[in-house]
Amino acid sequence: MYKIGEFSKALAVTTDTLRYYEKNGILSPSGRSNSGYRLYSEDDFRCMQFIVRAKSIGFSLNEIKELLSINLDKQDHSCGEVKSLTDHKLAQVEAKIMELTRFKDSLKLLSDACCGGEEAAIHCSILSALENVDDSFNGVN
Amino acid sequence: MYKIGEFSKALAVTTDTLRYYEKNGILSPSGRSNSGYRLYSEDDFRCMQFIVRAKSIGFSLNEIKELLSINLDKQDHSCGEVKSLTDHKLAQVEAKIMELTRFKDSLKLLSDACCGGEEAAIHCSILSALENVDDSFNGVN
DNA sequence: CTTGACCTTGGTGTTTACTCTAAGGTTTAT
DNA sequence: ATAAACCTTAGAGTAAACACCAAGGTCAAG
Repeated sequence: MYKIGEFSKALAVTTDTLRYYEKNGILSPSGRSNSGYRLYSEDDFRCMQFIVRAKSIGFSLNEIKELLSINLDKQDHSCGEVKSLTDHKLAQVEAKIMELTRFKDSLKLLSDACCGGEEAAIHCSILSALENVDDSFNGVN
Repeated sequence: MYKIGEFSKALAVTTDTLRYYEKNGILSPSGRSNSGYRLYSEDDFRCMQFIVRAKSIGFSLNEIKELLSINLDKQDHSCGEVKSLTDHKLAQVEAKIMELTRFKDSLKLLSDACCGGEEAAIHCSILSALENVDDSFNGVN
């Protein structure tokens, strides 16, 4: 059994994070010492690895909570459920990428058109694009 | 001069947003009526359009604040400054896109490998990928 | 037996951009 | 003159995922 400090180091997270996860029902230590210290088991370790991996591919803590509860009771959940969670996340990520790509394209247009010189910004093409609707800068909104 | 309600409709934002912008030094109405109502001018309108456009290409309110202060005093700022802000934002957006793309790729791998069937999730490839380090799922972290 | 490292709880703060509420004053139309 | 629609302020709440703090208890080493 690990105390919270060892456990946090082994998993490269802070003790604050572990206490936060406990408070939010994501991962509770298997036991407590006589003096009240949290004690984490090997199972807890594997669970925490699951969480870290799920986070590393973009799942939110709420989604991870769902994944964990499915994982705890695989019997009563279908593969389809898990895939659906994954696909939903995937769609969400793709939507965000599209939004950011639009940002990127507009920003690139603006940046490329700007001289970036040391002279005063009176005729700065970026500022005038933001000021005037009509301009080489379109496609957003 | 517009009252806040008209102004908000003309720009498709809420009155709350306008009050929030005022409190945060982003845009203050040019005047007040005798009874204390906010009065927005045509200049305010153009300024708000600037803000809306800057938002639509991904600038945060703090960045917009900087852009506005440059725009107000173009004499004392260089084109380079504006371009630098833009490029910084661009780099930020591109970094985020890369992160999300990694998420996307991992999620896609998981999803494609999963049957998604109605049977119990005991052998679900997604769950086992999250449980076990070694697996077809790599490259994240 | 004391120092230092570790642990406890409960609570507040951070970031971003609003959103909502309460309690009340103002304007406009009928 | 009164109802509807609008406006005011100050302040609290939301989401997400922690980070930080104070005041104090515990444990191992020297």
